[in-house]
Amino acid sequence: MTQNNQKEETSVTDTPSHRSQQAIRAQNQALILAAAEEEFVLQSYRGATMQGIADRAGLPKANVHYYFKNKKNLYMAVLRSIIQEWNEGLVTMTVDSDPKTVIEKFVRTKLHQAFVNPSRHKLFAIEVIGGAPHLHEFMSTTMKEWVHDKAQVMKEWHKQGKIGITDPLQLLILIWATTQRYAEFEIEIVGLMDKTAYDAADEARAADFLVPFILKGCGLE
Amino acid sequence: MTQNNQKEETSVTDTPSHRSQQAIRAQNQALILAAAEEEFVLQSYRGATMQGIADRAGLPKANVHYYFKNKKNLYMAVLRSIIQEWNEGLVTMTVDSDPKTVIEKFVRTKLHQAFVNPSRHKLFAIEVIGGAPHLHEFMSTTMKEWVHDKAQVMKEWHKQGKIGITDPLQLLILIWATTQRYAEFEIEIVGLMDKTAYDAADEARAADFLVPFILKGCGLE
DNA sequence: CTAAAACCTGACTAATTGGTCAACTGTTTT
DNA sequence: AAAACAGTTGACCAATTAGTCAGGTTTTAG
Repeated sequence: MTQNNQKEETSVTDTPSHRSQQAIRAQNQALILAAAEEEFVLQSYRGATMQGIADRAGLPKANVHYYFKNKKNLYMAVLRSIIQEWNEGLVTMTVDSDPKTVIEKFVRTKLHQAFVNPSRHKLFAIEVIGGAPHLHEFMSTTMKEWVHDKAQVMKEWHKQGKIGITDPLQLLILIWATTQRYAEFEIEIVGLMDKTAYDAADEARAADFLVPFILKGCGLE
Repeated sequence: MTQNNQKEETSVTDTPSHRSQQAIRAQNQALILAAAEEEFVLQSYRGATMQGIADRAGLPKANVHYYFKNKKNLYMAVLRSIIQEWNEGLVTMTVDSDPKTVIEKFVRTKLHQAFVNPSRHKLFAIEVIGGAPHLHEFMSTTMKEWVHDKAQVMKEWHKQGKIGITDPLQLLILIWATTQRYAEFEIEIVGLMDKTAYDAADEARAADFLVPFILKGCGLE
C-alpha cells in the first residue's frame, strides 16, 4: 500500500459538529494511544508504522505526528500509560497484614488486569524481553523500591512463622510470571484450549487454580 | 551507518587456509544463525537488519543472503532450531510414572534450558506474544498433541489419588511460565537482584525455590 | 464579528534497508 | 590441469517509511 493518508471509517463515536478543542485533544490522543498500543504489540517497535497506527485510529498520518512529535515519543507515551496501570495494581502490604489475604488479593488483582488488558502486558513483556531499553529508569527506581519494600515485609512474616517463604523475590517473580502469562501467551493458551478467545469463565478457572496453588506453596493452606 | 559491507574482526575460531566446503557451510550457517538469534531477540523481526546480522556474524551482507535466501527464511530457520530444543526437553510421562519424580525432572529440565539458552526462550516468547504468526503449525500439531497426551496422564494420576491437580493444562502453563520467566525477564530479574548478569548459583536458587513450591502446590510433599 | 490560535491534511523528501547481480577467488572432480 | 562448482563480495536498485511543511478549516477569545 502507498503512503497516501486517508481515513476510511469516520470514527467510533459519532462526533457532533461542534467539539471543544479540549475534547478533540483528549479523544484523538486516546484514539492514537489505543491504536499505537495494538500496533506496537502486533508489530513490535520497528515493525509498527506510523501509517498503520494512523489507519487503526482512523486519522491521517500527519495528524498522528501533530499530537505526538515522533514515533519514539508515541511509544514512550504508551509505555507511560502501562506503568501507570502497574502502579494502580499495587496492594498495601505491611508486617501486620494477613499474608493469606494480601497474597490472594495480589494474585487476583494481577490476574484480573492480565485478562482485562492483555495488550498492555504483551507490550510490557516485549519491552523487557528486548532488554527494557526504555524502562531502565522505572525498573531501577519505582519498581525496585517497591520490590525491596515488599521483600522486607515478607522476610518479617517468615521470621514470625507466618509464611513458608525464605526468598520473597522468587515468590514475586512466580506470581508475576503465572498471572501475566495468561495475557502474554494468550494465543498459545487459547489454542491449547481449542478456542479462539478467552471466554467469561477462563479468568475464574485460572484464579481457582492459581490462588490455592500459590497459597499452598507458601505454606498458607 | 551506510550499507557498505565489510567484516571487521576476522572470525572467532582462527581458520586454517584450507577448509572443506562442507566445513565452511556448517560453520557459516551456524555463525549466521547465532547472530540472527541475537539480533532478532534484541530488535524483533522487523527491527533486525540483514546488515546487523551480517556484522554480528563477521560476514558481508551478501554472504548472509547466499546462505539464507531472504530474511523470513533466516527467521524461520532460527525458529526451527528453537522448536528442536523444545522437543528435546520432553520428559517421558506415563500413567505408571511417579508423579513427583516426573514433575521435578520436568521443572528442572525446563529451568536449566532457560538459564543455558535464554535468547531462544526470549525469541520464542516474542513470537508467541506477537500472535505466533510463524508457529501456528507447530502449536496446533506437535505441541497440542503433547499437551493433550500429558493432560490425559495427569488426569489418570488424579483419578488414582496420586496428585492434587484437576486441571492439568493450568499446571503446564504454570510450569512453563515460572521456568521460562527466568530467561524471558532476565533483565528485570537480574536488575532486581542488583546484578548485571546471572551468576552460577542463580539457577540453583530458582530450582530450590520452584521445585518444592510446585510439588507442594500439586499436593506431593 | 474578527483575529488569533488550534487543528487538519495531502504532498513531498531523505534515509534506511531487503534483495540482486556480476565478477571474483578458492575447492572439488574428472 | 582444467572444467565445474561452491563460496565471496562491493556496488547497485526499488520499496518502504519517519518526518516535514505549507496551506487549509474549525474553534475560541476579545
